[in-house]
Amino acid sequence: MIYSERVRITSMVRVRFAPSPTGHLHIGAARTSLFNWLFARHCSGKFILRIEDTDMARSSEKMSKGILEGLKWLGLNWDEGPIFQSERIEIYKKMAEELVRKDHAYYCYCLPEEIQNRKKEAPFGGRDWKYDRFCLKLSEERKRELEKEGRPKAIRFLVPEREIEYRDLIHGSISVETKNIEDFVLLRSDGLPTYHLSVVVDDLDQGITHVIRGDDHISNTPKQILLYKSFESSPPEFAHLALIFGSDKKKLSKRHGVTSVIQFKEDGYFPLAIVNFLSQMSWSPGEEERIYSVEEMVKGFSLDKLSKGSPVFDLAKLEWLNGQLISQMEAEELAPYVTEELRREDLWQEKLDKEMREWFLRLINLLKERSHTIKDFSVRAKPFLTDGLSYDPAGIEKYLKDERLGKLLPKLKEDFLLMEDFTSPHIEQVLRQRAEKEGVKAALFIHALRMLVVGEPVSPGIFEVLELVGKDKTIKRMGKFQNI
RNA sequence: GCCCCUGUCGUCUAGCCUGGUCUAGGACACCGCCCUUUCAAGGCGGCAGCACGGGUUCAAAUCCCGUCGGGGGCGCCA
Repeated sequence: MIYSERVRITSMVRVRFAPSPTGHLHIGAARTSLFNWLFARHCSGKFILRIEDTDMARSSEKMSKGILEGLKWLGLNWDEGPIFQSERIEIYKKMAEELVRKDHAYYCYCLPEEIQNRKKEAPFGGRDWKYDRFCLKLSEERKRELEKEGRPKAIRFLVPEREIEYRDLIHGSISVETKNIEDFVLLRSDGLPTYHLSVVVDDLDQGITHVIRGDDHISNTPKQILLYKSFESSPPEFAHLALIFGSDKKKLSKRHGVTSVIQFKEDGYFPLAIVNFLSQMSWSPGEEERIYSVEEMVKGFSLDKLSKGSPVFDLAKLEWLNGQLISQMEAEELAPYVTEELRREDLWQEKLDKEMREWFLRLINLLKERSHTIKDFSVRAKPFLTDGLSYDPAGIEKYLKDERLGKLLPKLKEDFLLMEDFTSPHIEQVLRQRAEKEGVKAALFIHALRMLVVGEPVSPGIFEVLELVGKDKTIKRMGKFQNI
């Protein structure tokens, strides 16, 4: 809070989300993006999208599109970009060479195999080994020879010996001795930059003031700070987010089930529910547990209120949140989504949008309270939209095997047949009267009707169900009693 | 192996900075009861947590040290 106030006065906040396009928009990446976005919007700053596609072998245009699609769906609109690193290759190269000129970096002619061999001879299988600066010590003459040979060369950063301390906005002070850091490669021998170089050059070029990213980058940060210094610039602020874990406390991955944002869309979740869910991992937007509007989240967001520990992904919580959202939405708002879902399940009829629009909205209202995802609507709406019922066997056993039904159901059917106003309160009145007259519990009729009309032992309140299904269909379905 | 980060109910979190108001609050999940026509929703109640050990202090979930657990990094990947 204190910090963001200060920044607001001195300069505009600029943050970025910089995924590498090696997969779909992962739920963890979406959360990182969300926190960047919330921070930018809270500070009235800029949110920049950058695609880190310097690893050509693993990147593809298709994946980039998938990421953009996911961000758009979540509503995380960006102000600048997408900027593709693959289009800036020359710049990185130039910057690396400049560092060589300034003696902050040097050419390395070592072949990967050579390094492997030297590493292997070191203790612990080389796990502790750091680049031995072989090429730093090369004589000018030897260098000329190697150049003449046309040996490919990489550029390595010359790591100075010192202590690095920085103040992480989430973790507080973090300090490291650089003697634990090897002379890392900046520019690969194929002329492409490594992550450390491109990220620093870009963050500098794009005027990034706050780097908000996963805490798997904590160990990389000192290297990058060193780079900022050698570019004679001051580093941005850093905020390292705790990564989402699966239920086994390991970094969330495909093993844990659905992790693609778009998959959640297809499974019937709303962006607002997902955004609430993601932000409520590591952050509490308020006192109550509920769906917060985007405006509320933006208003209340603060980096220093984020917790340090890794949250575990809990699908049950997402379902609950999504269900909360659905039940507080108006039927009108829900209609387009339900329509899409019914189309997908081949249950849609054009008249639902025309002469039966009113009926359709009432159906949505009836179903929304017990739906956790949009998918639930197509399952539950089926008996209302089609006559092809399937009867739950356990339900048949439980509710349709009573001896008395054979004699009583036809009587109730007669009652219904005589009704002019087939609406919920009247249906209830008629049914209860019949039950009383016959000396049976109304529940006997109610349960049997539910089985006959819906096919399932569960449904919304039966009288409202019957009203929506309508008199004709109700009577027709009652007639099937003998055949079940 | 080295370095770094992290640790409040099963899960998400409030509290920690600024010790006492914390016999640690809320929510999800689970269990029970109420409501009731089933389910859901709602209401009420229950289960369950400060990783451990030292220290500082009249007083520690809160401050300090250590231990243990979990995670990440140590690439010509990002």
